[in-house]
Amino acid sequence: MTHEGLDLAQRLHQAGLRMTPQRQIVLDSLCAAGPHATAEEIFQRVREAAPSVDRATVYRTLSTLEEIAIVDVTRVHGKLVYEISGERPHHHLVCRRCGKMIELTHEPFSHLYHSLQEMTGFQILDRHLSLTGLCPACQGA
Amino acid sequence: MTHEGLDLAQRLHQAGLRMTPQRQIVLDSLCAAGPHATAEEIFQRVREAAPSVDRATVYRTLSTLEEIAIVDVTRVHGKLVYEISGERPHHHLVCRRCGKMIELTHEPFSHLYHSLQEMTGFQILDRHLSLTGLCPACQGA
DNA sequence: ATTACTGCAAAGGATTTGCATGTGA
DNA sequence: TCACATGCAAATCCTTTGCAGTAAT
Repeated sequence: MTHEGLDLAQRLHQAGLRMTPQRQIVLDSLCAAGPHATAEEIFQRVREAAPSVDRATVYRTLSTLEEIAIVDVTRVHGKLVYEISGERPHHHLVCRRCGKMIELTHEPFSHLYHSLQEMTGFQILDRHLSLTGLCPACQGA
Repeated sequence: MTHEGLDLAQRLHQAGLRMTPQRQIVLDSLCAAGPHATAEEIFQRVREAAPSVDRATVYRTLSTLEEIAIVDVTRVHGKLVYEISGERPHHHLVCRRCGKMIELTHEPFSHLYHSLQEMTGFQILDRHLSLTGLCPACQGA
């Protein structure tokens, strides 16, 4: 499960931080939860594994992990969702009506990123965008 | 100021809603506030015009206007910002470090929207996206 | 020993809701 | 008239913070 355990522990260490049991559990829960878990969902998983871990610890850990770029944060439906940032960037389409969500590779976005970079000089860093609209089934309604 | 007044009143009416003085004031404040006003900023403007209007009314009005597509909501810096949705779509680039924000036309996005529509069948409705990255000045740092 | 990390409890900000009253069509 | 809107106050949701105790290096 935590084949990246050592790796992540090292990255924490490089940042002057410590690998604690709580952080390990949060990381495990983050992996187990998949790519769009809210803080609350992660907290529930953490609680299953270790009921004594406090919600505040989960929030603090997520925030810490974000700062050192181990996790990505995005907003979907107005809520913050977290995921391990290791893999290649990907994005989502969410249906405004039924909530259906589909995953997208980065490919269709890379052209946009490049043109924006050329046009503006900005280096675009978003690795996990969430666009909204109507899914095919909901376009009739 | 409210050259669109009648128009908007009609759209409210078509949705079975009423044009009230409060809603008119919120709409005026929305216009006056420009394209990236938070609910709180709008409330402050409303309060200047009519101190008796409650914060809850502003929130309810913004939500109502969003539902009937008179206003657009977006998240910038984690905060919800509102704007009249009348004009053509536009987007923003925000610097993660210094907060600098530049405006973008929809053009570079339309290609992406089209490919996504072809690939997925989703009709993408976002008229006001906010991408983040590093502005030229902050890329060195 | 030092410094970071944790749990607990409490605070905080933003947004929503219940309810009685007011008001536009 | 009468369903919709409003003001007020309280509630709720999500997240952060202060502090004293605990643990890692």
